[in-house]
Amino acid sequence: MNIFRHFEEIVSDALAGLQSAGTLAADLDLSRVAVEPPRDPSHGDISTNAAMVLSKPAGMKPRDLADLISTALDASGHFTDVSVAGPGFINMTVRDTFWQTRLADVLAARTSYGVSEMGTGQKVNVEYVSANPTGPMHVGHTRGAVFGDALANLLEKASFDVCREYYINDAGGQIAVLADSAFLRYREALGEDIGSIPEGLYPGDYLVPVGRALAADHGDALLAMDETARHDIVRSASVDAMMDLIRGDLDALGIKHEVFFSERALHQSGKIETTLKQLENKDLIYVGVLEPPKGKTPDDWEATPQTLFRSTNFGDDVDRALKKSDGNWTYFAPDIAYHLDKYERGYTHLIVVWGADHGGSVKRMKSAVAAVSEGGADLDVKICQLVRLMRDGEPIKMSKRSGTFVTLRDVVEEVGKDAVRFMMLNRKNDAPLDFDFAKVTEQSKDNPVFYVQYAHARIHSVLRNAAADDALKGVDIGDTALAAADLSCLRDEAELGLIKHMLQFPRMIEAAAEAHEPHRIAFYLFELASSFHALWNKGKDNPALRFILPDQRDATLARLALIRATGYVIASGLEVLGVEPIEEMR
RNA sequence: GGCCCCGUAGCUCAGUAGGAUAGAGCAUCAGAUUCCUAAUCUGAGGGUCGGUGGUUCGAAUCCACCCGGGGUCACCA
Repeated sequence: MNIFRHFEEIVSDALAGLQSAGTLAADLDLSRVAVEPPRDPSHGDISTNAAMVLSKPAGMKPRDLADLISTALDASGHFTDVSVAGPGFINMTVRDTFWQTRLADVLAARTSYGVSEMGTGQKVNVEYVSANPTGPMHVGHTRGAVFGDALANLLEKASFDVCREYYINDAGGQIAVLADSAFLRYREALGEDIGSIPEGLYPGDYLVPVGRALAADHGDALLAMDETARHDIVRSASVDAMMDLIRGDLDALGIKHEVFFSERALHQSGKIETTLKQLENKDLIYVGVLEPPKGKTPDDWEATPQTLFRSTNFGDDVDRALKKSDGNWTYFAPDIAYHLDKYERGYTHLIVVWGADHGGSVKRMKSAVAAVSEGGADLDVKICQLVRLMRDGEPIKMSKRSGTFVTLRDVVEEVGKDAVRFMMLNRKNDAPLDFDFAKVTEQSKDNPVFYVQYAHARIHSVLRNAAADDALKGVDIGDTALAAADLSCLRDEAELGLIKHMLQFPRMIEAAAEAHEPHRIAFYLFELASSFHALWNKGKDNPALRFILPDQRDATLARLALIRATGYVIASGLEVLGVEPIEEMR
């Protein structure tokens, strides 16, 4: 599917020929040989750095080696031109027919164009969102949610076996606060005047229905109940209710996790103890006293002995505490057990998506995964930087107190799922992002969401017009018929350029999946849309380049094939981003 | 003070398993509409890739040290 693989084979065949002829050593390391499209299209269609990379081990000057390789490539008969340029690049040109007929591949694959075998079904676990279930999701969670989901889509397109996972932090102190807050709402539901919500509890209205439901289910029975038993009931009901809220929020963004993993269940299973026992057996746990942080010592610092994990053995800066001073586990201890559990479920590639404020935990988590899997699993922590909400260029100030708090739902309802998703992916994950409500809904080139969707809609507009055109009455313009059209009609530079551009898509998928960087797809789609819009306008200047030519059926069918294929590539890319490819904009 | 991220055109940003003359959008200037959606397109100007060294055929990309911005720093998840 990735046509550059095809050319890689041709190049490696040529190199193998030189090896068997004795010109090149048989044990040459070919891993650095790249076969890529050159940056400048005037250099040709394909380029390789083989001569420069191999010149030293071959003991030859790059240009001399390039001449040899280039002769072999020329003899392969695949190219209309092979030339050596610059310091030793070998540039190859393929005949137009090659490119034209590749359109049939796209038309056959449709929106599955770009699917790569790269992942070979390897299991990848992507953990994202994992927001504490203490309320609805706020806008700060949005970027990580969209990023993780798009990354999962991307890896699926690259043939990884992906699990989307959510870690429910339902065991910590914040959950106790949630339960207390819900209990207050329960008393309120029973008719008690609870006054204003005390400091330290969650004041949000979203707990009112939780209180009512508890009252409906239990009457006033909870009031007389033993505190531990009551707390269990209230906590469990509250967490369930909050997770329902969160699932609803995620659903509005088009996100569905396959696994929701409960931290509380982890505590109850005894898995934490067994995991740490394993580490203890490897002498990776000890009781010791940490040095206070250099430069800035907290006021309440005490040099007390703690149960520590030897994360410094795995590259961390200091060893990390596993138990709090009250004897409970720190968040880190269950997290270690959780990651072991992922590994034991067969996931050797682990990805977690965190907010920027958790950047300090990356090394310890990687250390833990290395220790617990004995190097069998790799962990990639993707850090999403903050999003600055803007309105007409002015930052929106948020605070929970003043009620100017923006939820994820607010954003989705104002600008729509597609716009939110695309904009969140239109920046590298580790760079801060401005999100301007005005810009995101604007219908102009300023707004990449619109620009890409508009290209797709234009394509469908042409297809609708073609279907309704008298000159094409009774003519089959289905995908199979278009694939069989005389594609050699596509001779204009802009047409060939568009074809070559869309054929890069499988390469983009592989590169983006390899790097765990879905934003590359967003940028690619913007550029592909740009190629299409340019061709469209060329037809305005030169009517001979219009897509529908009533008196030239062959050329029309070829051009419909071209734009139909473009539409599939755009749709395939949008599928990765989780954005709808709309067919009409009015 | 330690660690992590960032620093590329006036602005917002792409571009890293090292590749040829560093790219887009916005903004500025000059153009294109009897025609499939001008919601678009074409062209121009604009750069010591934060700095200095190093590695090599070749560095925005890798290494070291600085400068500037942000995040984080036992027991909060």
